[in-house]
Amino acid sequence: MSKPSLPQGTRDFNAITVQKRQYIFQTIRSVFESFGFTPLETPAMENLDTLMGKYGEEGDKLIFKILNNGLDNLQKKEQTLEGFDKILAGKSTPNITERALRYDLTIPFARYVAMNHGALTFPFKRYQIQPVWRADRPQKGRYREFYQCDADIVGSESLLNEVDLVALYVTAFEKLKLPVEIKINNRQILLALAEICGGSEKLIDLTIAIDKLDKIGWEKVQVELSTKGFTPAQQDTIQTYLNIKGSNEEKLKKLTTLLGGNAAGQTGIAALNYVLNYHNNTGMAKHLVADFTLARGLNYYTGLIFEVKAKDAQMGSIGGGGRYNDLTSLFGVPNIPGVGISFGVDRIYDVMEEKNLFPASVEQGTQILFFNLGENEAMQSYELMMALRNKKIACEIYPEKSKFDKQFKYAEKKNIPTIVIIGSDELAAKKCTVKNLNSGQQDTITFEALMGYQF
RNA sequence: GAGGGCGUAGCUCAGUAGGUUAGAGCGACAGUUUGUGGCACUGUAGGCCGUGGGUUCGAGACCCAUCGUUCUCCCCA
Repeated sequence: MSKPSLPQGTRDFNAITVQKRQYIFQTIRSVFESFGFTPLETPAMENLDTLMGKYGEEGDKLIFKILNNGLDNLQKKEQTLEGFDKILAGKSTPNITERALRYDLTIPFARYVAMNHGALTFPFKRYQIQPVWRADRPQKGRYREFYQCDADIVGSESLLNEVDLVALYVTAFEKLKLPVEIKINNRQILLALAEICGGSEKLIDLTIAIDKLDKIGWEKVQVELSTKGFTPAQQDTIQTYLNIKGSNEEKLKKLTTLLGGNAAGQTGIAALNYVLNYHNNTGMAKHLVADFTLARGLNYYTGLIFEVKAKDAQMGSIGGGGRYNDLTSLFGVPNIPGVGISFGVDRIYDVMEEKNLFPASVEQGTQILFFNLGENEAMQSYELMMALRNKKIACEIYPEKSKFDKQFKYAEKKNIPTIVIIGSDELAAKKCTVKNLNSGQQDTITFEALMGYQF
């Protein structure tokens, strides 16, 4: 047996880490619920064809596929070999794999809505907090198993939903005390740009190229545009588009001059204006940044799109989302528009850890340790301990009768602030000694007094 | 999918131009009058130097392969 190890890109979480993660989950969950979302859970695995083709070509490659059981059945040997030939040719086949691990929460949600649309009350608002898996190469801030926290609204086209989701982001990150910038753009604006630069079929090439502006700079983007067949004149237009700077208002003004003549451009700009103006009134606009280079990879977005970045942190986006106008039609149920956002808990954790943003209170464990100084003494301690537990005070008793030294050190290691000592003297006097390990102060008090003691 | 860095004790790392029995700090455990911890002191345990080949009289050091890990690109949360 070799040394035990973990699959690439996965992690164990120790006590403190879990407590900190729970703090993030609980914060986000409480915000979801206060905004009127109700929970949903879906299976870890989906049918492969539910997922394939929904995340683009790159996405398909990153889906973890589950090998079918029974491939060793010799009676099906021909079928299996045929299947492997297809796999070698880069295609998947139900002969080899027909299930896959969840890649995100949005598509399983769309599948759920498509299956249950008759029973749901629209607009339907659900939140979902579950792990997803991607066969990505792990690196900083990138894992193969990670959690997403999604909130989606389907069955409503109103921009008030987008407004509300922005408010949800702002509320959640304010509660976490994590300063963020919410980038906002509209696919319609990108579409408009594509239309005036060669046609809507160029949309994907265009967005992929301009999405890289931050990383590789304009000159390399220009090279990429050339290879994709954009004319010099079109490239100039794109450069003008990318050079739009200033406050959100100024940017939108400049953008209107450039794209206002295009129908998609008009609706795109109007939607952006609507959300920004709305949040001028709520005071949340200061967190919003109109960013026309924001594209987002997922093909199914059609309207406003969001991406959240932590301020002053070397980390990719910690959240994202947008409007998709017809996701359930992929599953045969048309005309259910939706909009949703996602929180990336693992990255939020990494940033908060780096910036030391977890409150000390999340690490609180046992509050009181009862010393074990003998069978009868322990029995008395146990009775008192159970009474305190009923008062919601976290207590434990040292399971073995051992030296003071050892029990003290146990309390220190576990960061337990208070100890209660019942030895033969105390037992005889029906009293106990309470000691605060931080101050070193100790009192000998009656059992009744212990029940009302301020720890 | 492409390319770099790194694998030595539980953890963080030393290990000099290849040379005898592999080192430190922290941690763990035990002890320094078994009813008062944190400090200090003493001691103990713990490593086929990631794995497999090769070069050499001799490899933890060099070469090749492999696995793991980490980072960048791609893409994404």
